[in-house]
Amino acid sequence: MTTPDEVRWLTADQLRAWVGLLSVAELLPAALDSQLRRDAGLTHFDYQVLAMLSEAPGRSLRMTTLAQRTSATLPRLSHVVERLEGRGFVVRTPDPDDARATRAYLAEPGWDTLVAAAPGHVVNARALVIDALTDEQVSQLESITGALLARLDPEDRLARRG
Amino acid sequence: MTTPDEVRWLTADQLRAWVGLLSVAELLPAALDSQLRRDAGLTHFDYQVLAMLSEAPGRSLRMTTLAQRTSATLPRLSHVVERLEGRGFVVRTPDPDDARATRAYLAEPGWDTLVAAAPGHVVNARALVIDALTDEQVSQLESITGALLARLDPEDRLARRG
DNA sequence: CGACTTTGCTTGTACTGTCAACTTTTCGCC
DNA sequence: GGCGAAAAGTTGACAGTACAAGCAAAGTCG
Repeated sequence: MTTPDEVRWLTADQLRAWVGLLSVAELLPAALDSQLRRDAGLTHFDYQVLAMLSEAPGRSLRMTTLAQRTSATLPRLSHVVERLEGRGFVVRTPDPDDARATRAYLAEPGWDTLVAAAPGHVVNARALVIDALTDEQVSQLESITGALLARLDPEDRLARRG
Repeated sequence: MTTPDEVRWLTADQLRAWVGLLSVAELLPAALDSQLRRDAGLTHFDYQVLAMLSEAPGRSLRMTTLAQRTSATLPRLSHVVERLEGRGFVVRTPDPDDARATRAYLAEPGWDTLVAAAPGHVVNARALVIDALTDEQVSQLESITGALLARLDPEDRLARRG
């Protein structure tokens, strides 16, 4: 496990892109959290959990699947779902097919909250990201994030929808 | 403060780019934290603080300036610098020119820690991001993040380097 | 030149996320 | 079919962050 004598530092161009990406990765989640907490009483992660459940057949998913679709660790998801269940937004039941597994169901209050929050969230997503880019840049961004996720998530567990 | 009757939902292309960006924003900080904590005992945010100080004249910056350069809120920075000071990496002193302001200085142990951590961090940055992209994509990424930061950080407080 | 506002930072509390350990169920296999 | 290993979640302790409040110094202005 030796390290090379000479480090390949970043060029000026690479450094600008790197710093830009770090800043976006820092500021975007904060901006999304801020809007959703203010207008809907939800974390952005809460929103993603509810959204993924709402799109799933039977409005229900196994915890592991849900964790993959939200890019989250299982302990984190477990805690969040516990809180959402306490608010009546979600219900957890053991999976009949596999007694180890837990299925999370989107309850009616959770659905209503999501439906109420969605328009504002989309407006925010457009204002901060989509409408700030040209169609070409949106396409480039899709390619770039695809390449990055291949490194960040080698098993490619998430991203595969349906 | 009325909302439009019809929401402009995202197209399929836009949605893929959006989801990709969200995933990257979720996974990249976690991956950077993980490597730096394991190999250097530093948070990625700790690293950024030390790095910004190391590049500043006199290895010193005012807290507000440091907060801007690290995309952080002031309370967050204050807590982090408190811990770094406890470890002997940083020293805080009142600014002689403005008694309200605090200047943070990078101390020798902090410098040494940073120098030891930098090569591994750059290797990681290349492995996860830079080397995953073509030169053209790096250039595109710089433009895209520039456009996004204009929305996320309208006052353009950060990003302007020394 | 004294009240008022603004700026710069710190502090305390509450919440969120992480990590390691643990329980329970299922799978692989001789 | 019984034993070891892996998988699925949960839990509890701890670290890190956000938010709101507070305090002190500096600027402003009648």
